[in-house]
Amino acid sequence: MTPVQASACCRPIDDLLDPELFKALSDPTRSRLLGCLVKCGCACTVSDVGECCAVDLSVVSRHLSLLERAGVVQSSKTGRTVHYVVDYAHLCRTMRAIADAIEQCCPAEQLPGCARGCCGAR
Amino acid sequence: MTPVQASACCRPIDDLLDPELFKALSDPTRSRLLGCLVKCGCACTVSDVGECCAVDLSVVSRHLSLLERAGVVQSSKTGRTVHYVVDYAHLCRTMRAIADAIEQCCPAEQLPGCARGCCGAR
DNA sequence: TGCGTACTTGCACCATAATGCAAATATACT
DNA sequence: AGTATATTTGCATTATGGTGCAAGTACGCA
Repeated sequence: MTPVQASACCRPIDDLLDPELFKALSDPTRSRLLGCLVKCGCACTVSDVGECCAVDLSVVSRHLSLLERAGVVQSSKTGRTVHYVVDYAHLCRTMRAIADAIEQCCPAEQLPGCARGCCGAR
Repeated sequence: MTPVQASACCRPIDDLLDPELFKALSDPTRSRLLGCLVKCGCACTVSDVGECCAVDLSVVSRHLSLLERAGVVQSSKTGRTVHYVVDYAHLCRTMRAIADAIEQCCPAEQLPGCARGCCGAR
């Protein structure tokens, strides 16, 4: 593998393994809120989503806005209510991109002795 | 959508949105260590992986064992050295499974008025 | 048996983040 | 204008987690 090839196949990894996205999904309460939102399959208000968790509404509000900053959900305000929707397309695209990048960077068979040294890692 | 269909398409979501996995990927140092391991493309010792980060070796050790508990990497001990490898297959499978589950649970078009009520979630 | 290497664990410290309550903001309704 | 509802923000508290150092363990080697 030439340096050019290596750089082409491995560069995306660092961008895709974005800690911010995973951090957004790493909290149990947020995970539950997101699951609720996913299963609902439509735009839900903050209060609606809050019903699936035994936490204060202010906590729900903060979690949802954090999920939005991470690009997992989108919000739209109509009047005094805020509706949240899962950004399905973005989420699916990202998950698949990670899988693709890892596969492209790392073939199924392990090379012996770290002979590859892709991207100058190591 | 019948309850049976809903339950079939949505049940996997809760399991797949496992906070433990995402927590493992949510720390910048761990992300970097994993990226290093991915790009290396072969089994690396703890010391080797540690060279890509300016943290104490004990920190590297802890991070790698955490990644292993999360199912992201696998370790094998030979003598006094421990080799870590990325569990590419598992990682890719999980990422794609999440994308698949979300897509199956939630069609591209939003249903109006929360008429769906999939899985009893609001 | 003694020493060096590879890694792990205990511990203390510090930073970050989750939470609930109360207050503030924004908007609708009368 | 005044009141009720939906959400957000400030603040204090608490919990969680990352880090380094030092000590401990496990193993290889002479």
